Amino acid sequence: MDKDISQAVISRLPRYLRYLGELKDKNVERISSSELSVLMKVTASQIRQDLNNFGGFGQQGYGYNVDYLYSEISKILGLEHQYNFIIIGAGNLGKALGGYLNFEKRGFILKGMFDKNPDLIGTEVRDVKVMPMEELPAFIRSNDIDIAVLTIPKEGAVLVAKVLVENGIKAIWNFAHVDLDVPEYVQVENVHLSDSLMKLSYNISSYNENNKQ
Amino acid sequence: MDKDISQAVISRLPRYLRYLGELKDKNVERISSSELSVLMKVTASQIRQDLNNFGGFGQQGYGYNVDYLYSEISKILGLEHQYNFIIIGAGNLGKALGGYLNFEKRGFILKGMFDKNPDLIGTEVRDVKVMPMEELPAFIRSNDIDIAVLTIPKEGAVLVAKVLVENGIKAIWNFAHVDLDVPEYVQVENVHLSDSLMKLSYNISSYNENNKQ
DNA sequence: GTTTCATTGACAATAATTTAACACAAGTTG
DNA sequence: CAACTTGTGTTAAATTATTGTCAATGAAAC
Repeated sequence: MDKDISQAVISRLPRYLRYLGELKDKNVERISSSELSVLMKVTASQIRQDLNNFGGFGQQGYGYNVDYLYSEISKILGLEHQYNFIIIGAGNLGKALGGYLNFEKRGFILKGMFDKNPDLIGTEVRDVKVMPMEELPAFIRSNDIDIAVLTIPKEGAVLVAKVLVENGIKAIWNFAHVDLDVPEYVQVENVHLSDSLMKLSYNISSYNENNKQ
Repeated sequence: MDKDISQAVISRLPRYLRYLGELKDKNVERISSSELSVLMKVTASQIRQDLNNFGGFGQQGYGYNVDYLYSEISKILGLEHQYNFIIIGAGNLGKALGGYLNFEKRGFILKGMFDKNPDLIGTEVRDVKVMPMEELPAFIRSNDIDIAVLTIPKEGAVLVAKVLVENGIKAIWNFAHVDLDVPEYVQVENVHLSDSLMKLSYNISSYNENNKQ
């Protein structure tokens, strides 16, 4: 029954969490919105407003308790759950994501990897074997998989996404350079790397344009 | 002398380019904002407004010429330049980005890779050898490097960024999970993968919250 | 040519987001 | 324990982004 929180706010939460984590590591006990605003280079107002979307975590005259706020934001982001995930596409990108241990710390458990390339099948990332695509549907059904990570070229992505959805996947982290068309109940988070690179390219040119003499 | 274009607009340009590229491949000659709006699931108004930030590329009663619009957006994004880039961090992620051939098609030329791990030094990605970090400063200076891609853990990233900037790098594509503090003339584009994953996590939990019975 | 039709570019209206302002509860100090 | 300070939570204002509308204009039809 939460009222809708804008994606702009959601996008900022992980960054708050990151800074709070660093403060925790430094054994900082409390912090005010204005101190945090200096650290993070945002307005104190925005911090307060963002947090108040989810309830009051601070105390007048005291500020925010770092540990408490950290754990509340974790909860908001759903990081207290465990999620089982699989990776489709065992190329370098798939392997990089599969090998990234910090995901496990956050409760994202790699259960399987899949690829259509016979040379990759049987190879391992950590203790997880790469399986052939034929085994994908059965694997999803019998291993309680929550998230599928798509690290394959765009040509195959649309079809694979269809298979994923048919077999009950509810969330896709999509690195394929194509917009997936899935039912509304399936959550998709796109990471379009070349879009990001083009943005950088724009900012380089635009800076040069505005600063040439 | 361009007036400032908002990052929201810039972020949408690569997506326009992608759809226009697909239309080009299908030999579509012209398209109206309303046709494109259906394809892309945005409003026609937004398309026209976005494009008009940069000038009038269409024609009343005709629409937009696909080839022309494609090339104009390419120019806006600075994709008619060539950029030389290097990758710092030759792990799986670095190798994945280094091996991604589409970047080269867009004018991003991989000139070198660097890592501090002796086991990786000398290995190759395409025809580019991984070099030790000691050679980084001299290499940047003598090879006209525009962009550095940071695919190393956050611990080393801040220091490496400092070295990059000192040696003349003007743009950083940052995959390290930390905010870099660089002079304003250095363009930084962040790709924080775990932030993206947390956003997905939020959307899963939030969907479940709102739809449980 | 002239008329009709399609569709842009411009702008006004609306919506969303961010920043500022401030009342007041909670802490602190002498 | 009274006066003072801090800093949240909240409401209001400002800014920014998105959408809807329409006159102007060029393309197509005849």
